[in-house]
Amino acid sequence: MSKPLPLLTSPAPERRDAARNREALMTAATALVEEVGVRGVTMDALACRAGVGKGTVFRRFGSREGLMGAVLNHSETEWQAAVMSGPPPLGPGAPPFERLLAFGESRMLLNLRHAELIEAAGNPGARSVGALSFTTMHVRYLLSELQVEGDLSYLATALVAPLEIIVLREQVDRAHVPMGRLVAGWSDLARRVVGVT
Amino acid sequence: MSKPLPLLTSPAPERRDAARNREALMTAATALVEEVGVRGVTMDALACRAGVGKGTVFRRFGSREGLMGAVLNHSETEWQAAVMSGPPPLGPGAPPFERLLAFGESRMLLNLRHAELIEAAGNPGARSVGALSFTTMHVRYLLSELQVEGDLSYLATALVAPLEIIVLREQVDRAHVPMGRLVAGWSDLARRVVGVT
DNA sequence: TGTCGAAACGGACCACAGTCCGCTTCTATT
DNA sequence: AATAGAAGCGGACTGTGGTCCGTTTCGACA
Repeated sequence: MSKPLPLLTSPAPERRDAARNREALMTAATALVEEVGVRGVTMDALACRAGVGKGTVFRRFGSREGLMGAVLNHSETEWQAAVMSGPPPLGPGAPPFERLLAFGESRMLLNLRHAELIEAAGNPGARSVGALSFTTMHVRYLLSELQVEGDLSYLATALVAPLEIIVLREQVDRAHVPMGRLVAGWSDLARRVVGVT
Repeated sequence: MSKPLPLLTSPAPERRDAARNREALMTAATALVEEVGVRGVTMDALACRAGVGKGTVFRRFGSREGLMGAVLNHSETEWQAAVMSGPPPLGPGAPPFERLLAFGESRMLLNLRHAELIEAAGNPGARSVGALSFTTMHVRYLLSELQVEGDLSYLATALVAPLEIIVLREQVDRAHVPMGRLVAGWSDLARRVVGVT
């Protein structure tokens, strides 16, 4: 044979120096966010801290939003794992409706904790193949387990929507609604959508 | 009498030159948005167009987000008027549930039309004393007319949440859900929350 | 109409996100 | 080991959001 033939390794295997830099950048980014807060992180500082040039930062992440999205994704992934294969009631093992309630509360807390990061990451595909997609898919699955009838995709989206940070901020920061009431309210919503218990 | 006595005109009556500049700025801003799109508007260009200095722009609007929020508010106000005192079924006169459905569809379309502006305005109190507040209040009122039981404030928020631009974008741009299905889905959601028909 | 304090103005200035392009480093091939 | 071409690098440079502060304008009072 003459050419390596692209085979299954479609998107090129990434050079070693590039990999090293990627890791250095992620480490530096995480550390910086912890040290000076999301707002305090400048792309210059990040590049300097990671010991690379500014161009490299933008090559890897495309933009400030992309960077924040990448950092966010890291934490997000852990949570997804907890949902998919962690202990009940969030993970598999509990009855579907209990899982749904656990999901709502857990997601609410997570989004509040990551508020700054989420906002800095913006809307774009930053949350790569999707925070929103994953959560919606999961709720959709639980709804089908619960034998709910109707446009499950839409209903799932409708259940996830009030957990979005922009909505939570309005309730918590502006209206000073206590957490307990949020959790209770969302549970009630879920009950109505599913159709009693 | 010796002092003018603040009377009811509490927050100082605004100087005439200031008022003139404010108006010039709003006009220029609206025109610029129309001409070059939200993204194309730079604060320098705006200042120049309105014939004022850059400092003045920031004095009035505080930030780019504030400016966009002000422009947005203008359109938003018209819509609020339509809801409060326009023709049925959006305005008063129709039965509450019909008003609710009309509200959902109308708000959905409005948010999609203003997508760019809303995003540029960001989350802060930019949408002054509140786009979100107004919509939520209105839905809360309709729910009470419908004799719905429970935490009406939360349920109202939950109904408004899927109409937020960030959620709509996900559905329309990424998942390519057709408008008809969105409207139908939201109607179904409303029915479930209200509790049958 | 002259004066005075306060509010508003405006443009020079600064910081930071994002671009560009010549240079370096890697990997595949012989 | 030498070579060639591609992939990656990095820092000087640009454009724009936002600040600062000396100057101007306003309007109240005498």
